[in-house]
Amino acid sequence: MHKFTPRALVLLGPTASGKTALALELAKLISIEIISLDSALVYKGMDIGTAKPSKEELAKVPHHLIDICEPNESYSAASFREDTIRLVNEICQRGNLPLICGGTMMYYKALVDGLSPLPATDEKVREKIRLEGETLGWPVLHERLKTIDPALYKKLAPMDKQRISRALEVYEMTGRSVSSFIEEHQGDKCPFPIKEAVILPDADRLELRKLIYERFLKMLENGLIAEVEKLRARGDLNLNLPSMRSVGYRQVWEYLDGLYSYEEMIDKAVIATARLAKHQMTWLRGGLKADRLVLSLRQKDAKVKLLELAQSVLNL
RNA sequence: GCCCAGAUAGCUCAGUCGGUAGAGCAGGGGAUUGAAAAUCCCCGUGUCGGUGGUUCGAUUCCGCCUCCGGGCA
Repeated sequence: MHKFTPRALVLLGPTASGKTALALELAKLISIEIISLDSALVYKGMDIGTAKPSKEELAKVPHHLIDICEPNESYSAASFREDTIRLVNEICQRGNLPLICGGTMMYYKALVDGLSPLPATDEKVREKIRLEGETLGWPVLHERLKTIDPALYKKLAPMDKQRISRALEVYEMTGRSVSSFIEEHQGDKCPFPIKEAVILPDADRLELRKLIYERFLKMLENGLIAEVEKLRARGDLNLNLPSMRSVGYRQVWEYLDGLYSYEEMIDKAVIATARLAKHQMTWLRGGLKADRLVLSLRQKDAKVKLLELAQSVLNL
């Protein structure tokens, strides 16, 4: 087994598209290690609702960036980029091929296009701004950006609390605008070569929805409610945390709060998941790379094509 | 059987003092720089239940019919 210079194969696809299965198929053919591209799989204790690969699956192929955070922490696109660059180096050193696999496209963009040298978030500052936004109304905070960061002010909608909050947070911590950081440095491109495959679901929207519905019922059968009850019992989690805002967890949490019935909870969770898939498709259609391989699971040769692409990465 | 309240967008409903109608949700499209499974932006013609009447004009007022609630028998 010899070392490679850093390089990676990428497999992108929306939720419920069958990425995991295809990745495991590839693992049978060549020596790969999977780097999970998924903002929800990073959390410990969130297994059922995130459709995390099973213990057996995780044992078959080395997986990375799964179960690396407590649900009361938050991971980020910046951490993903940093962790992935480090892991790709390590994996290639071992003579294995890194397979970056998942559907969190913001993380992927951060890896490919880089990030400006903005400061990491500060939970206390963020919380302070959140309370202010909630009481004064977000348009009021949006107005503040007019003088702080006129360029961003124009780009952001008055109700876009997340981005308004981030902009004010950066200003409060550094005295500088987000735009000034971006002007200073746009971000470094990915430091190693990549080949990209994308799985688009075979099913039409209605079929996909049915698939999602059935998968969610299975999650409930497998003890999703108990999983969320356990998370609630920790006492340090709430709906403002990224982990608990995840599709499925949020709805079960609200159901357990008595906000709506069991049936409504199922309905809302399925809708949220279908929307997630749609949202991911919007990213994928946006076209991050022109020379990517588009796969469909219905194609008998999807596995072969992916293998060919993997070989071409090895030959780089 | 009688009385009352309904029937308007895929769903829940608002509204039109008579001039053919609009919110939320769902759905579709898009944005996306340390929360991204997040956050936000754009997109609303539908025999206004059927039928007859009054009227220049009815989804709106009146009558009858159908259906769905609730109450009384």
